[in-house]
Amino acid sequence: MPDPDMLHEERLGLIEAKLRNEGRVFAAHLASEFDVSVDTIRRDLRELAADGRCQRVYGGALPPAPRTGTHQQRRVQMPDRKRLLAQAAARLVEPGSVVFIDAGTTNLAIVAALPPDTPITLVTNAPAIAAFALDRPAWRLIQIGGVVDIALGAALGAAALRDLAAISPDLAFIGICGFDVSAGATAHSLEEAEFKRQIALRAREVAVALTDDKLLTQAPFPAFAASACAYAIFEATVSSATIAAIGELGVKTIIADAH
Amino acid sequence: MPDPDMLHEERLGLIEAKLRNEGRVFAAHLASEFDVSVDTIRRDLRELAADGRCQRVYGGALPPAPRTGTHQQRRVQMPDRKRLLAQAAARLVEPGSVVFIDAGTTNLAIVAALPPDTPITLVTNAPAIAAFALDRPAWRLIQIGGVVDIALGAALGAAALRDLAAISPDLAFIGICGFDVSAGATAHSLEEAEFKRQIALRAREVAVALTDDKLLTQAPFPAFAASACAYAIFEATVSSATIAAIGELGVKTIIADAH
DNA sequence: AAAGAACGTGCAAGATCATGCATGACCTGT
DNA sequence: ACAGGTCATGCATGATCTTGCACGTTCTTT
Repeated sequence: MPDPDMLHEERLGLIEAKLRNEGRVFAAHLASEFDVSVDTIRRDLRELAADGRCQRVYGGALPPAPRTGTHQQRRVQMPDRKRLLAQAAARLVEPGSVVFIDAGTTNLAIVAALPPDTPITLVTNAPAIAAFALDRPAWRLIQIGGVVDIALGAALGAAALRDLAAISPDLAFIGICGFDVSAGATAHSLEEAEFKRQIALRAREVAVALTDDKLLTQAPFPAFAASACAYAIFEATVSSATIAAIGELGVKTIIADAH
Repeated sequence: MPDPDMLHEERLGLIEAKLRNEGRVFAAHLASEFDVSVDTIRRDLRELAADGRCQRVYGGALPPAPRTGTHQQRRVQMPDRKRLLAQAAARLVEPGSVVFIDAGTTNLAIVAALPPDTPITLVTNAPAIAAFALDRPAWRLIQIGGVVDIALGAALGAAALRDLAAISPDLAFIGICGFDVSAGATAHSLEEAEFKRQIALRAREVAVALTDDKLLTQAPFPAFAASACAYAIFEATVSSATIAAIGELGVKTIIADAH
């Protein structure tokens, strides 16, 4: 459908939005969609790139290159398998629900995979997750305050627990350091374990996310019983023995590559 | 339908409403709709843009850009002048002190200019600022929780005020929407003003940061008396009249380019 | 290595813009 | 009532912007 009436800046904004939603744009496709010449689209993309609003490539454009800081770096160059896993995990989230998301690279991939325009209420104690949500005007964002463990990238401690007490999420993605067949999900520190235990108690459903296949971990602090979680998300390939063991713990769904 | 009798302000309001409803307006369409010349419409749009009620673009206007989107800070390169200004502001921070930093592009530049290896305790209600601090292992980070205003990029409201009550910073960098010679520093919303007022009360010293030279602003909610702040930081060039006026308010130090 | 697609640049036409000036309506103080 | 000032508006003018087309260059693919 041709659009003879469109403001220049408006088109720039639409291109940027399309770029955000689809992850890439083609110059030729944009030209036919907006009913302008390819030259105009090229100029638009050049202008956006000059403002840092996109990254110009041969044939079209990509989302803006990540800032040099370490914490937002993994957005563009995410392995396909990890992205697919995150998309599967993101499908657990229903529109309009209240979702808690913990710190961690797996959780960051999950929040990146959530549909940007469907309204949800995101609750998090991780600044990196919260900063990510700032690009999503359709979401509500509730931040858990407190002293932030820099290494962990998450607020913990008494203040965080107090903030948490006001929240009852529909679904909580909790990053864990490992599974222990007897103790359940485990963490590396007492404060971390206590926080995860509280959020698991308050959430209607719990999904745990691990980077590796660590069923028999040595992390010393049990956070909550493994049977409390409905979903387990493994970033790495897991053995069928692990899947069987987790299944016996009462976990409903396991999202992972099995081999 | 020709409208021979229409007040100027009335037309402005109608244009603004149409802009809200349709997301864009064309100068030519407005001219025929209100039966005035395109020049008049252009003047109207210019006036609206000057008040921040719309964003003027070639051919018409768009809704006002989200206020000081901190997260839209995708511009990789920071203007030299802005960087120098931020460095000057960062020198206000003493090693080991507790520093509150508000949301805003100016504040983001300031936190980026802080020496990465000198230990400080950073307190913030802005996820973008907090995410930045994650790259600084030498710092302590305390996050203020609460419901985050996405457009503003900062946690506000009751929960944020409660978290704030536990903190007494040595120095607070507070982003403000404008100065008013009688009311002091001002903000765009009541919640925003209340938060800034509280942090200004609790801090030993206050530094306010503005993007523009807006001494006589129309932002309706006074946050705190201008004399309460020891430092004023202007991202843009300010007139010597502004500097003189602020000096009379009792502000100790003014960091800006004067002309 | 060659073909084709994509790219950047220069150029011209048309639209849009800022500015200055003139006109008429309205307000204000004598 | 009258004179002077203020304001919104319309028109003219020259500058600026956007867009499509042409041409030569660069990149990708076969």
